[in-house]
Amino acid sequence: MCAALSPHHVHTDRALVRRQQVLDAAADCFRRRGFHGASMAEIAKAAGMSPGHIYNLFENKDDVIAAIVERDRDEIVRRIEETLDGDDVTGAMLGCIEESFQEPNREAEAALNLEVLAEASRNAKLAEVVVDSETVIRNKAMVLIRMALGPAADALPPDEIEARATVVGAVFNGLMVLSVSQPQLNQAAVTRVMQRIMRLLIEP
Amino acid sequence: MCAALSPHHVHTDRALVRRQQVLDAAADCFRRRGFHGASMAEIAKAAGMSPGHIYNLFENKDDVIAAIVERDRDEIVRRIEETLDGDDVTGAMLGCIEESFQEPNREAEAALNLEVLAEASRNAKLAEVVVDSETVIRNKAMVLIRMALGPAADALPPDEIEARATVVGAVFNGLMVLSVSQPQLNQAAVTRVMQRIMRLLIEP
Amino acid sequence: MCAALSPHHVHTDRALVRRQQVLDAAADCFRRRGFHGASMAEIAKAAGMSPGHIYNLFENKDDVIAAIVERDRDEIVRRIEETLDGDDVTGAMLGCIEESFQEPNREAEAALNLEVLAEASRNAKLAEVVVDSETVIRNKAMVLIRMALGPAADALPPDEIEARATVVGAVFNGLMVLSVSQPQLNQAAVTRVMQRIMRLLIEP
Amino acid sequence: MCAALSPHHVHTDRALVRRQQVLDAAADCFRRRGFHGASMAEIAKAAGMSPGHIYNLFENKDDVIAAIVERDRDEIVRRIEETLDGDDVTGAMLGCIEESFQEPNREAEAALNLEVLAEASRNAKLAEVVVDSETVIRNKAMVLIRMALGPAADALPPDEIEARATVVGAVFNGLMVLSVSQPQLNQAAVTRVMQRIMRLLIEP
DNA sequence: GATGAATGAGCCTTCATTCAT
DNA sequence: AATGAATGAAGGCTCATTCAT
Repeated sequence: MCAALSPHHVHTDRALVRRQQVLDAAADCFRRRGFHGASMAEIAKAAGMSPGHIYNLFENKDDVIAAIVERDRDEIVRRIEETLDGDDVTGAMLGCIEESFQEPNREAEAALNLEVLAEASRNAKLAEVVVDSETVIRNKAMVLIRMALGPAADALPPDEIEARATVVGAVFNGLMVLSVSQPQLNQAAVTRVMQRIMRLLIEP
Repeated sequence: MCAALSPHHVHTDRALVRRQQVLDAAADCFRRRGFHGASMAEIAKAAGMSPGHIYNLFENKDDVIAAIVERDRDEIVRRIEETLDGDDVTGAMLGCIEESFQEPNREAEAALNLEVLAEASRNAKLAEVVVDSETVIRNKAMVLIRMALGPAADALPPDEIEARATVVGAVFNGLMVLSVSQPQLNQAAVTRVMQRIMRLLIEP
Repeated sequence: MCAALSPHHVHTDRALVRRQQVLDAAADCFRRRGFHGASMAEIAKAAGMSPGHIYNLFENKDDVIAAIVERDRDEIVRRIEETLDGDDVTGAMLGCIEESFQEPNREAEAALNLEVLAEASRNAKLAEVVVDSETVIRNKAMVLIRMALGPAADALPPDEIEARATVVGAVFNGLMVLSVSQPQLNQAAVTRVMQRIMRLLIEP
Repeated sequence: MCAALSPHHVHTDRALVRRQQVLDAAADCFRRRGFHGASMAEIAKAAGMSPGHIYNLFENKDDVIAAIVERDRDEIVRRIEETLDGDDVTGAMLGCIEESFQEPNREAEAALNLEVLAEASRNAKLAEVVVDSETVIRNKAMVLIRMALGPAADALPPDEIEARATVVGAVFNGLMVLSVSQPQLNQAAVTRVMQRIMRLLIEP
């Protein structure tokens, strides 16, 4: 749940607060200018500290983005748990699709996700973080799907729920890619089709 | 105003061959090291020519990746047209999902696609090429879907086919992302679920 | 909009000293190899710092030469003010002509001036600095000429003093060009003729 | 008078014509973009031949600009000789000052001259051409001045005429520099002062 | 804990020049 | 005589990272 701090970094409260400052600043810079486009100096300035000090809190630039991925994962898990606490899981998941289009920073978010994925496909350490994150999310999503299916879940083959969770994730990633590959799409029609798919995945 | 000195898009056979060499080399380098990670010197070496000469064939690095996108688009269009010539469109599309997992360079291909998308989300010129490519492909996919639906296609709302084509594309992109985010998945189960979705999109 | 990351024009003492080191080194390199001929790496080496660090002190190469122009201007203004404090303005100005030939680095100085003027004629930003510098100098020279003329100055047409200051500047520039175009000239005779001209400009 | 062709270059009529094409094109490119700004490829295109072929006609880029300097010198000599044939030498020389401001490409011409001078202060071969050119021009100017002075010329010290010719040249160079250092000057007033100077130099 | 001066490798790109044809 | 494909050495500049203070 909580991002593992590199062993050589201090764990004082102060340090944790400073780390959050960096993550906030870096996430903002990365969204606006990309992972490669944002410089450590820029991030440091946005975080209100010196470039050198970032290296007291993080191993390097990759470590910063890895921590962002972990923090994003925590946020997603939190949202899933909120949904689990609600009484209309199916409705919430269908709603996610519409919301995905409305999100204010949709394109910037997609850009950052794509960069992370691209980077992960070449960087073993980041790949591990991404894969772990996705695993955690998928496990949570499986709970969600089981809840949406109700008793019907038990009748399914054992690996069916996991596959469905995987595909739900894939669909959301596909949705994300659309913000780059098709910025001007017919939102209503696509939402309708997407929701039909989603129903197939989470309704009995 | 000033004498345009653009030897680009040369059309001699020799130049076309040289361009292909660069595209092959660059695609490979981008896959292995990313767009920012691959240097022009590296690409030149892989292409068997000097760095300077690449600039006789392409405007700049962006132009190289744009040309890769266009070449890939042509290849996809070609494959779609082959499918259209076949007699089992539905079967072919369902088969695509299984094939997608088998593809020998699946991860490398995904890496390149992600690089392109990530770069396009920061680079207006590349974005245009990507959007145009996706539009061309989507239009072809609409023909495919209409053919798969047969007469039932006419009963659908006018924007339904386009939305389905969009979603088909999104699903394939989601599939691609999985090769990074979930390299060890239950292929059989996921294929089964994916194909169910695909049927929903292309069957009446 | 985006966080301005300009450490330029730093005002710590340390930075000011470092800037002077760069200006000294760059002026020397430009004199010896020309503006285009001198590389930043060369200048950095001569200044005893890394190429990268120059960019912490100056925006870019153009900014370096612009700062040289400003420093030279300040030096000229200082010398004019010294002359104004003296009691024989006319004699001082006539003396300048002889001194101009004696100056130890006359050719190198001319080379640098010509580089600056040549570059300024293609580079709007540097041109502005040059024009501003010349304006400041001309204004000082006008004071000088008025003082040399004494009460006779008031009888002249209003734009006469300015025109004379302009021509004085032009004559000195002509003198500078001679160090390239006619390195072996009859110094005594030319000085005599030049001083006759100068008298025409600053005597009643 | 006629530019010396490098020994290893052919002297056929064809070659001479081709050389002129290059010089015309190069002079134009250099004026518009500067010596360093204009590429050989650009010049070749403007001259209607391949870059490679320029190297059959000239040794290198420096050789091209040297030939331009020689051609310009011939043009100036020609104009001086025209003046000598006229009946109002003094008037013609005073008129030159006004014309100098009117010249259509005044700034571009000045830019090129300054680049040549700057380059010459570092490049021995070009320096030689420049010095020789100036010598030829000065000798012609001495004839001009003698003619303007009439019988009074004989009463002057032997080196006086040469010094005056030198200073006339310097004044014109100073005038040229003004187009960079003071593009917005009071033309009428400056012309008036300049002509007064010129009279001092060419009138008895 | 914190700074920010300093490094230096490396990047994209340009261009004078060559040479096989 | 002429081409233009090809070279390869720089060049200006950026930036992740380090370290003395």
